Amino acid sequence: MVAPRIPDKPSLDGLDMKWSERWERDGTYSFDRSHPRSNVFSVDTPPPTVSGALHVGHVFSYSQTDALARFHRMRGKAVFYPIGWDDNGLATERRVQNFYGVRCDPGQPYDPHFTPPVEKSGEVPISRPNFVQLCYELTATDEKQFENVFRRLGLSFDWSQHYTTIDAHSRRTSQWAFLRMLERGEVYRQNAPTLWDVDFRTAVAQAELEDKEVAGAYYRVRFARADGPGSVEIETTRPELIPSCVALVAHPDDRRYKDLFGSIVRTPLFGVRVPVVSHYLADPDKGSGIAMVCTFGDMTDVLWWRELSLPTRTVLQRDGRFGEAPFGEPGWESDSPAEARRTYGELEGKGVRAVRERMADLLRESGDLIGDVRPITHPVKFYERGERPLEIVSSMQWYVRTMRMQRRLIELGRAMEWHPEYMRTRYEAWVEGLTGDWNISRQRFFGVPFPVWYRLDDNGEVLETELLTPALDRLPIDPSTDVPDGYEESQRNEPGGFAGDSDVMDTWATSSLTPEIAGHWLDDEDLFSRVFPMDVRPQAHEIIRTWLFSTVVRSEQEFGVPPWRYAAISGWILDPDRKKMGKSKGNTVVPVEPLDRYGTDAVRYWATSARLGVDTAFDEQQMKVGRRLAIKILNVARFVLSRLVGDDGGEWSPPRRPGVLVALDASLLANLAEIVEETTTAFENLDHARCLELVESFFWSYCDDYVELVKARAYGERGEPGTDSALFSLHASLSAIVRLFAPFLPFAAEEAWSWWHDSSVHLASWPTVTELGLEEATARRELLPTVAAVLGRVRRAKSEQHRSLRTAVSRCSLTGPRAKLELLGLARDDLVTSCNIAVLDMRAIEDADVAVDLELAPE
RNA sequence: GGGCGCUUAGCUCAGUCGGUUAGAGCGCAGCCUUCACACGGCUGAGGUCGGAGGUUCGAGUCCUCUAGCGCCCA
Repeated sequence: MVAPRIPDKPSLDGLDMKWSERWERDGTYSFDRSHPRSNVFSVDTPPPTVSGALHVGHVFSYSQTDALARFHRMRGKAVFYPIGWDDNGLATERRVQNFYGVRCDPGQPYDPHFTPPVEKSGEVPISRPNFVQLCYELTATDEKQFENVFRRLGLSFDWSQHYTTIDAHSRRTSQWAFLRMLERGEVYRQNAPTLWDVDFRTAVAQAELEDKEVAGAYYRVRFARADGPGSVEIETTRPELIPSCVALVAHPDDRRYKDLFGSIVRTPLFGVRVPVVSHYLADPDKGSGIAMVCTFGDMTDVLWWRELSLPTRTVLQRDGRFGEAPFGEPGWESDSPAEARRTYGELEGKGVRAVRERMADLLRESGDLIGDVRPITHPVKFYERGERPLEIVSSMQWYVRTMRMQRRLIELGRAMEWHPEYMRTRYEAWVEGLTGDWNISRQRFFGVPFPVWYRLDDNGEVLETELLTPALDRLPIDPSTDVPDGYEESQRNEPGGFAGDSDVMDTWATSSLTPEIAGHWLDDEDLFSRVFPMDVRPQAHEIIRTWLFSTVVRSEQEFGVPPWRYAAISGWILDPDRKKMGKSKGNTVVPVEPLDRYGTDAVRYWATSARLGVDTAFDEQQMKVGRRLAIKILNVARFVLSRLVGDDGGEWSPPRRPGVLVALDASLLANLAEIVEETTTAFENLDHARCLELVESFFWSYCDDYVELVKARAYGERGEPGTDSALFSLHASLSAIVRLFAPFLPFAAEEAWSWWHDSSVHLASWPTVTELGLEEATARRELLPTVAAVLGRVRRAKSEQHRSLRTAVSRCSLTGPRAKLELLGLARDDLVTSCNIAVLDMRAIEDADVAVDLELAPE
């Protein structure tokens, strides 16, 4: 065996580059697919959104999962640990818009010679193919940066399993899965009122909503009765929608309005006759207790419209501006059409805010605005990335039938193990709270297209029910450039021809398939059968309702099983003031900075000391501690190994177990065996933080107490056989300790390990109780802590007398119960030497704790 | 308004099945240049566990109520 190569001055500097390059070269983490499913540990890694810079939040949760993956690898599992980038979708589009100063305009012709503007000057409209091209280019650059950081972090991905959610393989998988849903009737297309972001001009799913508290106001507006004298006053926060009013509604039990049900009122300014109806959802305590129903002001309007079969009068367009409202024509009957048209003419083409202001003036002039406008703040629905409130428009959208799966989805959630357990509740609450099927259409550009075309009739109108789908082996396709079988490009958008579906899928409709994409469901059945269902899905809690939920939906549809055994839900990363760290808050920390300052292991130490599910503050102090720990490991390894080869180096073989171990050494190994058991259990329960805590605290007492106590024997100051025993125990313990730290501090562990091994510590086996061979030692586990306590007393005495720890002790008297003294007697020599005691006497006193009385040598 | 979580030392957090005197690290204070480690080590002082009530021989831990904070959903 090669003699240990120990540097004179161990250092952490440069370890990350040195070892990550080495691991890549050696294929240390490549997945060995020869193993059967039972011996594989597969991780459904979150593909991070590549829409800008990484921040330490990524480092945080990815380090935790990496520790778990490393543990299982050391336990002999073939670890399937792929990585992908989630680059498709709105986040990328927005980044491209801002980065290049362009805007996608599908009406623009493709420019094959297009280059993005050097000087940004507003938003240059460019064609869809040009825009998509820029998306590909920018994500490629961003992905390179992410990859560099992840590699430097030492995340043990198998980079050859890499994917992105927009690449051809993902598009093919996503489209394939969509066509299968279509075949089984799990998706349908419907023209329905849909939440709509007027800036992004796309539909938005329930999962992407965010309530924001915004300033608004109640306007009290009078509606005159049309079938007699009198009037009704309603309160609304959206007076601009009066032109689209289709009814007034109050609670059926509300005495104030009971007599009005069934009567007709006239909308102010526009003279449209609308009925007064009743519905239990009308809140008598809200405003005046009677509300106007518009098509559509909010989701309750949609519900009333549907349940009460009210007509539709759409005024708001998809760009957020007021469109045509042909008062006087069918559906827009008015008692004063000319006036209605004149009034509306002032509003048409304007945005919501402008119309609301003008409407207030008009109502005041006509005397229909009662009293003062009453300012309030109220929650309004926003798209989570959006800047203006969502509107509701009717449009054709694809929906996945999730509502009918509710019960089954709960069951699947219960078939999985959640860490922490209470996160299951969040999942169940979300599933139970679903109000509609999952809308997967997005009226966007950079995404996976719906792989369908529609036939056009002889007038060129779309025949919505006449779908044309591609043969599966043609996937992936883009219906805007590819042509359905049996047609020619010249028939595109022509009467009797075809038209491609112009929407793309919601990004979750693709990333819900990460197990299928990474596991190569479609093109590598053998691989897929070895990795699916996956063992663990690590992710943060805020995307339980999106990514986790949707992945369960897809797994149920295709396979009828949960996609994973474990859901490991990480906490958030908070800034030092305990505010959530996020790009929008402007308080993010770029990971490279702490990595440079404290070293990779130090940052990983901070990350892995946090338990699953616990939000954790960014804490440089913790990183300092991690750095110190990493250095300490190198130093103690250097000490132990230098004892093994002796001072002159030369030939070397690992120390053999002597026939009989010195009691203290056996005690150390017994304590270590206990730690090995407990850490193994902790990791099996996905509790990496508990494991780290156990190893770390063991390690500090190892260094402070055990190593100090056996130093003399290790230096051979008292000859054989105590030296053999010490060297064996030091080596066995060092070997185990380095391996126990390997999942957390992979660089320091690898560095130390490399001094006396040729292969990677990360492929070494996780320590076992058996290898420590503790048959005779279990009864003496208490010895080491008992001696350590005396050691501490001696140190305290020296410290209190302001003396060096090396100070000689002329006399040391130990008193205590006989049994304890006998125990201590087993380590008497080590104690005497390490404390530099001249005379040690022991006196038995029952019913008293061990006490230490010292007499120090004069200065 | 409903649900979930949190509240333990100055700070950040552990605390298993209810069981002796409630733990760790940081910070702080004191000491020590020691032959693995000054990018260090040793030692120490700090808390009655948010509040109230209950169950129990025994409660940080279980139950009820309550306050504050955070998140999710209306």
